[in-house]
Amino acid sequence: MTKRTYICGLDAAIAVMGGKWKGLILFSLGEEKTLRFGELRRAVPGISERMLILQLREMEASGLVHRKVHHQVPPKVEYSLTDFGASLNTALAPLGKWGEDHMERIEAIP
Amino acid sequence: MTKRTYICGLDAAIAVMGGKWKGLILFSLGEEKTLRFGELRRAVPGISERMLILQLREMEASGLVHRKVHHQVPPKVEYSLTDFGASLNTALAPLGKWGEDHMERIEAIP
DNA sequence: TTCGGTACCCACATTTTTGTCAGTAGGAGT
DNA sequence: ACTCCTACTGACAAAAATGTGGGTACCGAA
Repeated sequence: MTKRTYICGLDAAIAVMGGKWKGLILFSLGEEKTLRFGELRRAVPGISERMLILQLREMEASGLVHRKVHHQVPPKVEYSLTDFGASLNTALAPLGKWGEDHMERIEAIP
Repeated sequence: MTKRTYICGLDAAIAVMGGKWKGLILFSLGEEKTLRFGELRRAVPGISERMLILQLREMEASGLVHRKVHHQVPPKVEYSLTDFGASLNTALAPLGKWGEDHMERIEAIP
């Protein structure tokens, strides 16, 4: 994640959405317009709170997601995609479809 | 990379092409039809021999690449995309374009 | 006999990523 | 006074990914 020049567009794209979780977070936020922290956690099964926060912070720093804090008690924080994040989501759609189309084959890989 | 059921297509896709290198290998093999091991290493700058082999082995196991050994001395091994790999490559194209379109912004991320 | 060239393999060390568990703030409800 | 709720934060440990430096096989050429 260090600043450098990438060797191609795919390289750059993977640098921002890479890892196991960011794609799923993008996907979840793409379905629902905004999600609270707890809702997101439920939307991405298997992720730990810590991981979710870390990923969200990175995505916020990358300009992919927007974080809106409502100063209430108990706290309420809503996350949503920025335009930048939405455009990435769109670019990821064919990959998601590919995964669905080949789900059985992929699950059969040892 | 353990066998399990994925929560969506994107999840599954990321499981097979995940990591920093596989996308680039796919991309390189998509440009040239076949590449020898050494050529591939040069095509993916920064990757170590070990990493390249590990990734290629995984991709072979996933059915993304085909490995053809020519029994010669010195050895010659050619790698190419399978149809499955080519289809993934196609699905990755929009992501690559997204990366190119936003390269400057991505490079500016700390 | 020694060397060059290619595609690896192996053991080990380091780095990066991910998980676990505990704890915090502060107003509302009992 | 006490507990609940939510969105976190931090210390620590475990696991996974990656790098490093070596070695192997084989044949032909010098």
